[in-house]
Amino acid sequence: MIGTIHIIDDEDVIRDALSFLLASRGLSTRGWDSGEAFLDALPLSDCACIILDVRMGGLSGPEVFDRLQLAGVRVPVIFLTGHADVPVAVRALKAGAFDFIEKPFNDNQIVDLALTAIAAHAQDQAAAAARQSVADRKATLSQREKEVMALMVTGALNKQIADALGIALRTVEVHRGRVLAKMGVRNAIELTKLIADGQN
Amino acid sequence: MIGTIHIIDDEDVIRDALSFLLASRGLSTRGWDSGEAFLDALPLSDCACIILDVRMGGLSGPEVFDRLQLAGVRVPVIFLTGHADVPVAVRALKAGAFDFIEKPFNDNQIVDLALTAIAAHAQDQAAAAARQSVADRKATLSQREKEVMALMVTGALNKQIADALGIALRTVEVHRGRVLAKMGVRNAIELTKLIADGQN
DNA sequence: CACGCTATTGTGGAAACCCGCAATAGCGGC
DNA sequence: GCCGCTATTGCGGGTTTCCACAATAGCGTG
Repeated sequence: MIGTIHIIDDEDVIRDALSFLLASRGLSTRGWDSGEAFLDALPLSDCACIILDVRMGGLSGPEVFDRLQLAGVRVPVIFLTGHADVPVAVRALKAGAFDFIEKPFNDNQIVDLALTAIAAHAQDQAAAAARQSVADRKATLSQREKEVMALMVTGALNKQIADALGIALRTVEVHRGRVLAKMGVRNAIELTKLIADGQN
Repeated sequence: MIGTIHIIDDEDVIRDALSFLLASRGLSTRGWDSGEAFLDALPLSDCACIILDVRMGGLSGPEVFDRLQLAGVRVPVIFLTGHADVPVAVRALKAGAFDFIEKPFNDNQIVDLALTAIAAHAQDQAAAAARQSVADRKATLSQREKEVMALMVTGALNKQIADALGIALRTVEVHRGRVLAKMGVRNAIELTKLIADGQN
């Protein structure tokens, strides 16, 4: 199960052509005849990639894209346009679009693009899952434990942490042990790498 | 000294207009009438930003850009084009161009763009300098010290490092101390962050 | 108020870490 | 052969970490 490609275009011909093309290469697709329809259907758990027409009745492609960003949807978006419009393309790409191609499109090109987009999404998902896992474990920490952890990853000694927090050395040791246990790591170095990765 | 904006365009009018505009805002500029001339002049220590025309006699803008990438030049490039060409714009941006704008350009827009490009370059430079600094210090490590460091950042105990390398515990301790000293950090956690950052 | 949960602290000891002092050994260069 | 650099190891001792056992205190629930 690698996810579905959602095709948003108000022209039936384009949607059907794309669906047929991608389906013939073994990809799962689903069409939407307007940005509003797609946005209303969110959240979509199977969404691995979006092919989005720029010029549509109702919301335009870029407008849909903006709303996706605001909604926190992190899926590769391939824009499709029938009109040479460099500023729109530039703005879309700088805003994080996966690609921007002109109609008529080359069949193999768009299939390749969809495949690489799905691959990129899979990587994103894996990274997001890892981050989420870390965030989940972090959420099980008490306030004090978080404070101690924050100082641990700076390389501070237990004694320095104790002074900084105004608590006894022994207490820091207890918290430290609990932090390591809850975060599922063996030592402060693994913890540091776990937290540092999350920042990126 | 914030660096010079290099303007590469085979049309004197454009070069002069841009130079005048940017100079009037207090920016330092230098013009080149062909990609070849600019590439021949490399390396240029003052280069903070490049404004590059797409269509020129001789090497095209994208061709110049490719050679810059190959040469390892990491400077923001703002493409300038007189012809609406979406595929070229898309390719340039995906290859890492800073921006891609159409002529005739808006004066304030291009000044702002140049300023943000220079700011981005300054940040890149700072990050690159930091990475270089780490790399330099790393280069002063002996082979053994590098091996020990590699195991240190995994969170391994000295005893485990000793077993892995087939040397005595005391020897590991000596190497460990030297690694920390040469890398300019106080403990293994700071070292880990230093190395992990470098990877990104 | 008793009970459960968490935070806090102490004691004491095993294990690990850090480091100065000292010594042996190999290797390349003058 | 002497010198400089690196690798290696041992000894001794101070510092830090980790943890089991034990105890006190506050807070919310029933």
